[in-house]
Amino acid sequence: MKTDKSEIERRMTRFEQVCRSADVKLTHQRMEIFREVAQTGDHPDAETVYRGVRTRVPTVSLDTVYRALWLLSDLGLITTLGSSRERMRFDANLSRHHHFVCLRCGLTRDFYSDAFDELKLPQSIRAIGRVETTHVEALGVCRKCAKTNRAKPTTMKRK
Amino acid sequence: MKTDKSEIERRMTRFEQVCRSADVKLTHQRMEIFREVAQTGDHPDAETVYRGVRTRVPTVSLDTVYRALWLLSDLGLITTLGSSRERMRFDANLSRHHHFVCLRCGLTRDFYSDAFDELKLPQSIRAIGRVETTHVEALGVCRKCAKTNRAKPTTMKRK
DNA sequence: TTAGGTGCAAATTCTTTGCACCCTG
DNA sequence: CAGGGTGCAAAGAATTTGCACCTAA
Repeated sequence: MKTDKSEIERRMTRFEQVCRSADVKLTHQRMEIFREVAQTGDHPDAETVYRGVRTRVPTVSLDTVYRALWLLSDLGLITTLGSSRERMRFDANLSRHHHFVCLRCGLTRDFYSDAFDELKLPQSIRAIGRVETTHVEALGVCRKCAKTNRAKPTTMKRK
Repeated sequence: MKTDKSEIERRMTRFEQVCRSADVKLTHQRMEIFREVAQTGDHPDAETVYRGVRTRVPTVSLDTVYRALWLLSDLGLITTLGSSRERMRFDANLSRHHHFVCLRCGLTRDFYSDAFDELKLPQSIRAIGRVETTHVEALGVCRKCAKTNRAKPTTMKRK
């Protein structure tokens, strides 16, 4: 699930722009942490980002990864997803998209749908609040899990 | 956000049926824990359920609440929601519904939409896996937060 | 230069587990 | 009365924080 080169470039450029305009320092660590998320489509958790970054910046620490990820999220450069019985995951895909989530293994993959994007919200929702964005979650069983185990989906074991 | 009486009754009845057919013991604790989730529309976390149950069963322990909630989830009697920067929350509303989530305070409210329920998934998703259910998440700012603070939504502080 | 960023280690918070006793079926 | 369920206390996992040093601007 690699993101293609030109898209990574685009994301890195935007990263630099946003950091500068927000007066946030462009450190080596932050750059590599963002790159790690930007370069994968796998919605990694903090630990996974940490492991990836460490191959390039061996001295980076896990708490720096956490601090950077939340900062990036505050800056709107990445989004978070934390459904299901799992740790928090991070996503650098900012284009309008939706998620397929495997109930057995937690695999999360992006998908796109014009029909979903154009959905009109019911009027009744205005009584609750003002909606900024909507996102569809499709829950099911991924190809791989469907092959390996035909049992009813049960709760995923933690860790 | 109280659920109406008849609906609670219905949920409690189903709870008893499912437990019996799954050979799961109907203990006082489990019953009150389920009732606590069934009776609110607030998608409480484990701690909140614990506090609520304790007023009726003062000796109940937090770990029993956790064990019961995951059990109920395994039995399909409740669902879990854990998006955003928060702890796991539980939901006894099993009818097809969607969620409005406030980006500032985390308030989560159910809403219904026939249009959403009838959505056709794109063919491309079949390459990823078999979808069992879809659920729309509408992210925005709730009435209360819109009133108290007009600043741009930022990441919620934990706790 | 200097305020913000980092690494380290320790602290928190949320959740799970081992074990002895208890209660439902 | 048997085996699952519970409470307690302690462990574990994920995430955050205090502090002294470091570095981008």
